[in-house]
Amino acid sequence: MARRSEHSQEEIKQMILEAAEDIVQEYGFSALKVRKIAADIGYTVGSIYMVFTGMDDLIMYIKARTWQKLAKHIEGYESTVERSGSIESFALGYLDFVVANEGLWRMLFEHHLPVGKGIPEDYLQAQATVFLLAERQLKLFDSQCPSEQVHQAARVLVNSMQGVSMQLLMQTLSDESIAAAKLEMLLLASCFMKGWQGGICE
Amino acid sequence: MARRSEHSQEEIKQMILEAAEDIVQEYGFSALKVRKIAADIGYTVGSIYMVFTGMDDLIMYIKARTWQKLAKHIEGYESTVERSGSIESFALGYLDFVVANEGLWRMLFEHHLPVGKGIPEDYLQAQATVFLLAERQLKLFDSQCPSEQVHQAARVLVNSMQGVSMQLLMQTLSDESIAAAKLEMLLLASCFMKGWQGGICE
DNA sequence: ACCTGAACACCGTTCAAGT
DNA sequence: ACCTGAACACCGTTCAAGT
Repeated sequence: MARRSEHSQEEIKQMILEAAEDIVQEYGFSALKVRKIAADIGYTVGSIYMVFTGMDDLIMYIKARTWQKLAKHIEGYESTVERSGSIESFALGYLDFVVANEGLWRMLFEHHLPVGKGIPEDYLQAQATVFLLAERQLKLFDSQCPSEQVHQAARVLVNSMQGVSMQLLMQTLSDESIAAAKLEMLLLASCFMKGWQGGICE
Repeated sequence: MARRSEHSQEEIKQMILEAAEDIVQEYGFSALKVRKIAADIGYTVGSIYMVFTGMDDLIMYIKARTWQKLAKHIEGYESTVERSGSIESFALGYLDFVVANEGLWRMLFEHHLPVGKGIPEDYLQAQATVFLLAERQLKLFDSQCPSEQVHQAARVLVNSMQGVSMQLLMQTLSDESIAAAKLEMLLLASCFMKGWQGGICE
């Protein structure tokens, strides 16, 4: 057969990424199989190895995209809320993304590269975007705090939010569990900020 | 062949659990294969299905054991440290376990049951032990705070520690990254506690 | 009754062969 | 040059057959 140039390599790459993301979102990371992706885009397995070196390569692409989407979502969410620029709106924007993109967000932590394989620079940069967003907002609260300390606080805060979000997804999602998680995120944000302002940075 | 009763069913079960835990610790969850376990204990694959219904069943057993070990580790760690009973010692005890049991701890979050399958009661109870430990210590700080609020704060705090620990394991472990994580755990504990005492519970 | 191991339906990856 | 699809070495699970 070998249908020639019906799609460019770049088009095929995008088709694979979108098909894979759909599978992860609908059936979870464990359902992401190369044969399923191939069937969904109307190509055979071999064609996927034309544009990706393997499943890990493909997955790292998707994970980088997910961090980017998360950063955009938080930025967009904050503009729709009254207390814009607050850590509370950051926390709720984060949680909102997690609920709406459960499969993709989970995959950020369910998957990891075999030991020894270096993490791609693009991936690390996409992840850093989210941390920088939190850092920027922390700066608004304490503009004279050393930037190294703000950096550390932002890391801790975002990672804490990740822990609270993870626990939410450990049970089956429901309106009640989501509402409870919102309160937990707000409690985390308010306690941490109150304690942080209260003298860590002198 | 069919070697008869060389080990009791219960002995085989323990041998499987220990072999599986060794594999997870040494090579990670992704290296946990039923054929590898069977080879390690000197039986064939079929024998594993005599004592476990399948891999998910075996994994949930190990995960429950890991939560129990974590609770014991935190309790033991606190007795070796001067500021016993503090949230800081809880945080450092938690982190100490994560570093020493990277593979097993990771599996708590890397693995999850297929949707629809209910989580075993034994597992939930083992997990709850760790949360109760934190709850007990929070009570020492604010004995008149409503128990429902203490419960929520303990959930948030432990989940936050999980988030910070997870981020540590996303990079290759080193003395520097572990030292940085310790500071992050302490910053989380101190900020959260300061903020929590500062008026959430009135 | 206890345990084996071949068989089954999968999986990611490779690569000679077709157009 | 682009793409196929059979082949390979795996995987979890089952179950008829042996002792």
